[in-house]
Amino acid sequence: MLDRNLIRQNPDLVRVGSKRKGVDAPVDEFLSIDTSWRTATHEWESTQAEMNRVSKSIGALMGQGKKGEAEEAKARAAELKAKVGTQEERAKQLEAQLREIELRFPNLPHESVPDGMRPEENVTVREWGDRPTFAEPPRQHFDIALEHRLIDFERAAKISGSGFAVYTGLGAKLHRALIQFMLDHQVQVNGYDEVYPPSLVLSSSLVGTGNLPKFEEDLYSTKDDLYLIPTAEVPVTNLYRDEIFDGTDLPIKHCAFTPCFRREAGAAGKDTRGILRTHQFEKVELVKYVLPEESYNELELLVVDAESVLQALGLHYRVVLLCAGDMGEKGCKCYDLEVYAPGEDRYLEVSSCTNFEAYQARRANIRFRRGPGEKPEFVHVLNGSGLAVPRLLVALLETFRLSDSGDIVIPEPLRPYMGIGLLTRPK
RNA sequence: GGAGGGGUGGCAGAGUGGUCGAUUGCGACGGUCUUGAAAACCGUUAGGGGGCAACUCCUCAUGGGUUCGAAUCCCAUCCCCUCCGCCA
Repeated sequence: MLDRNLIRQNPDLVRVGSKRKGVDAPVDEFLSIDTSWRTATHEWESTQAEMNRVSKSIGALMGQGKKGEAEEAKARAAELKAKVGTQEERAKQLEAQLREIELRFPNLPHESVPDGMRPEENVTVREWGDRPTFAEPPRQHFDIALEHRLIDFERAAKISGSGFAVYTGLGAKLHRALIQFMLDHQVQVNGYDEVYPPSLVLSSSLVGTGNLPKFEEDLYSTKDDLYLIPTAEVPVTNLYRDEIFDGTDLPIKHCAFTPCFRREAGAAGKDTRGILRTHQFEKVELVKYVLPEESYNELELLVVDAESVLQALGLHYRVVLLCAGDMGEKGCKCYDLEVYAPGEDRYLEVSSCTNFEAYQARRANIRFRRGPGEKPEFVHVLNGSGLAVPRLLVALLETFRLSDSGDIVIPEPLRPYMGIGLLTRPK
């Protein structure tokens, strides 16, 4: 959702920004309905004001015992009531139209975001580390996982169907170690406050983050009005729905570990082997609520916080600034972190760090006050993964498997959690 | 699951059909007094929509209804608390 005043006062800005995202925003339609709605609302409220006045006078007249006059006023009020009814209906209908139109507006890309529609037009802003080299062609993660008995794909399919993994033995432990390490790292090194939210949320929470009504087919639902979360962004962003922060408390930074559930309805046949794309995966998420004037600076810091995990693990990666047409509808500016997976010989997205500005805050009604007596303003909300576990695991297995022995070296920061420094290949 | 009780402003807590968007207390903010502070005293203090503005409309959990008029009456839904049962 955009600020209505922005569309009214600066329609061209909205047209141009939307076009950069490849969306033909209904600006003219909005402006026309908006004008009608405001006129209708004004008429409706005027009649209502008169009715309220008459109603109030009845009470006074009754009090003074002027029964006759009170009866006259009652008749007058009844007339006005009928008028209010039709005017209200028209105003409400126009407002509903306006809301429907409003939801078709994408968030506008920031000026620093490059033009483009396709992934190839994204811009790599920096790389870290070197591509690892191997004596023999590096193996792919599902082979390594089988070799070390870290993941049982067959039994996963038996119990849950395709697109799931059962982590076994040291695989399960490594999975858990990554989560523990990332949480501790974000809390202790980067100063995030940990929360553990529910994995089932009401539909109203999904509307707050913009997943509903548009992306219903991506979500798992239940018989109740509860949905499985596609990302911790949903419960964590909604923590403060309808609340007003004290401006001096900002920024507020949360990290959260949750499982994430996605139907991947549009991705059938893509990345079907292994754990590159599964219906359930685990992730540590970072969410920040910040002052509007700080949000772009905070975005850079968010990226650095997410990157620091990859650096600590010693994994080669790149930071990609997404072009306007590839970042999705909700964001203003988005950096992807892509870790290099040698066996796949490609870069895997393990984090999307996005500044939504006030887009989500407006939908979820999350505000702050600069000082006593000041009007509440919408906060800017940012989030990014820090990081997604399965793809990180892929990069880790493929990067640290020694060609000669087949053993896997555990990166130093994970050793306290694993209790060992090397996964030796079972015979 | 059964039986009761309840959801009002930052918090506490009045208000059972008519100047109630709401008495009061606490907190917060501003001021007087003071060298400074405390105390005392005075004042301010919900959110949102529309309008350049005057102003106006909506909101007392949510959605309907009754009425000229609803925080107040009726219906439904949600949430919270207490007791009993059940399960950990």
